[in-house]
Amino acid sequence: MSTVTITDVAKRVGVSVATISRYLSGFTVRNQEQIREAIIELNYRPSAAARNLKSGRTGIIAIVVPDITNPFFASIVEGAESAVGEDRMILLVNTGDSREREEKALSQLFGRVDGVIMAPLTEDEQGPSFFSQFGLPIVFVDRVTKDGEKFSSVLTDNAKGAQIATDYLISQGHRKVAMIGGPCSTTPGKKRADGYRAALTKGEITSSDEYFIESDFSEAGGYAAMCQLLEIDAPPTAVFVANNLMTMGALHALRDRGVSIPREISIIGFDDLEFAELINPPLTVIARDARLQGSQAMDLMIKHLNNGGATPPEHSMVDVQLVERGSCALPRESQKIRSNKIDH
Amino acid sequence: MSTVTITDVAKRVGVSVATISRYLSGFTVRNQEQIREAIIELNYRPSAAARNLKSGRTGIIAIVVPDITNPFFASIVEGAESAVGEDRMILLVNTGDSREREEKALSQLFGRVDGVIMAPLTEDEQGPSFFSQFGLPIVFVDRVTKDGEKFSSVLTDNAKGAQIATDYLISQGHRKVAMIGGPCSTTPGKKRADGYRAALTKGEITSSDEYFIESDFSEAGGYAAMCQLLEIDAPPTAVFVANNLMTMGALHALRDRGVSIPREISIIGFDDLEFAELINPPLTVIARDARLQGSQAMDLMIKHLNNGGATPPEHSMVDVQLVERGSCALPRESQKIRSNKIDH
DNA sequence: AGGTTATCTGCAATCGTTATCAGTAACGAG
DNA sequence: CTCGTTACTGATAACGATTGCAGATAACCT
Repeated sequence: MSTVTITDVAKRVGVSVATISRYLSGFTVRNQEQIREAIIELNYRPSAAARNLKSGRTGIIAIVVPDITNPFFASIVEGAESAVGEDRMILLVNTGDSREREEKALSQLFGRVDGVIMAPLTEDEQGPSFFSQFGLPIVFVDRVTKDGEKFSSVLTDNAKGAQIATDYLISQGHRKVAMIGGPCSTTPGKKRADGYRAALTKGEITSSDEYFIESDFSEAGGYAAMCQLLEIDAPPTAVFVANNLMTMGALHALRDRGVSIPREISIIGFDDLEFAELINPPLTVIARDARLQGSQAMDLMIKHLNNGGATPPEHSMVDVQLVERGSCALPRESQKIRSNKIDH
Repeated sequence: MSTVTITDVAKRVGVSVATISRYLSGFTVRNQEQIREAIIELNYRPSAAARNLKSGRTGIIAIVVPDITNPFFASIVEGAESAVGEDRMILLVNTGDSREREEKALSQLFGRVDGVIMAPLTEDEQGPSFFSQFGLPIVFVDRVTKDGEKFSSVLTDNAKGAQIATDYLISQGHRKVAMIGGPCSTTPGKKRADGYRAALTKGEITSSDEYFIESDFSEAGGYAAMCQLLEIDAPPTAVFVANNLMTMGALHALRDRGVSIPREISIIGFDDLEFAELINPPLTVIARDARLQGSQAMDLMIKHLNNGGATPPEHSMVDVQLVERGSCALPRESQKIRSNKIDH
């Protein structure tokens, strides 16, 4: 009923509270056995709040993501969870893509957690140095902010991934290669657009502005973007979609319009999906290890914390890789030309 | 640098700490304006730890799930997050289906959080009344433990859902209806098996034991179970798969073996999947609102907390519904018979 | 035996906040 | 002029643990 404190245990055993405290901290004290028993009998649990107050640390690490239902972020969280260790726990904040919630949550976090692992919403945060003056260790994952170099980060090689994807489409003979991108205010949004453009330049393709659509990383956004692409006079023969949710939206759009993949249009996504093999045709994607990103971020944080916050920022980069399945093929024109040749 | 406390603010303004405290609690005090300014200038943030120590509450609610990468639990968490309100936060614990981690986490939670929303691993927990003596408000979601009636819960009508699914298959003419179930030590695992059996009985089908496989709610488990079903001498013509992950595994297995859905076998899953419409054929499922379950659980918890923990346990049930898509059809035999008739 | 460690002990201060309590000033009513 | 009411204020004691300090005990050596 009433909360049992360290004093109760001390009284029970007949020693001072200091002794109990020391026992709990692992020192060797005299009546170890009786103390252990008393703790169990009384069902004593040290008060986390009191400990925090004295020690200044909470044993909790926050992880802030825009959307936990996005499998990519769920995997990041899981990876972080797996690396958190025995004596720490994770506080999850889901900002729901709302800047307001992100800001509020961050201010609430202060004093409650020892550090923050976060995927910020956008690169240009409120103040010039909002995070710098935040006063808590931060590790950025997947995305950084403007002054992100000051903090550790675990990113993916977004530009490389986008370039590989676009190269791949071009190498199959596509010239009308479109991209459905994320917000260019975010790290992945910007870098993936860069990679796409670099590949086009390398392939000596003068890209039409119509072929690049800046969307919002959401399924609805992907749907709308794909619809928009299909209405262009000379619609693209291949599309690189810059994240998993938008890919799902794009696939829905194509399905609704009865457009056949890859016969009429080739699709390559960024981020693997668990069901990528199950859809028809199986989806070709740029994949990376989100779980690894999460665990690396946590490792960095723990290292920093254990060093008393005296480590310089470290930047880690997770590799990407092309997973060829069945959603990309020769462009329709080439197919026609070929069949024409055969006909003759 | 150094932490700024309420005392610093008090000194700055020239009032006592009590006044600052009152200001922070929303009382009207004399030098409101100067206090506000001082707080901003000094960048003062009240210490959560000290507050916890005094008030005994943390403003944090834990949510404990077996696997955050399971979209169902991700949605539950998101739902809970959405209902948590301004002045509270969520602490996420991912037990990774490990009883050990669940137990350890729970004990660590004490004193750190005001309440726990949880989906327990199994119904038969360690002690006879482990949760009863836990000392923290609990709301069970999706699953309960043995002494679950003592706590609030938000469940789905698992038996009904399973029965609808099985009825549906039977109504299409299937007699050899198998089920890939979850562990019967869990609430959903048991109830869904009950519903399946009830439907068979109602349909006057004597079920073969071979047709019911108790698996583990994992994708690998679903894969293995489906393989096992396919190797039976008289393989089922229809399978009800009791959760989303196992459904994915089962679909993978069928794909790998080249079994065609629904021509050779009909499949119905429990829990909708975001990509259910994208696969070929689109997957027929029993759907329910996981997000709603999460938010209801949070509502129950907050209600309980705001009433000073004096509310009796409430039990809420979220409805299920059949979503017909394309993965179920007449059994193969019927198809053959029909075509035979036509031939004659 | 006397001295020197080594080891353990209890006391009490401390962490930052809130709740209690007694107190003061202003004001109007009688 | 006194009294009661209203509306605030400051000092101080908690909340439950940790830790520096000084004292106590035992062990060990010469």
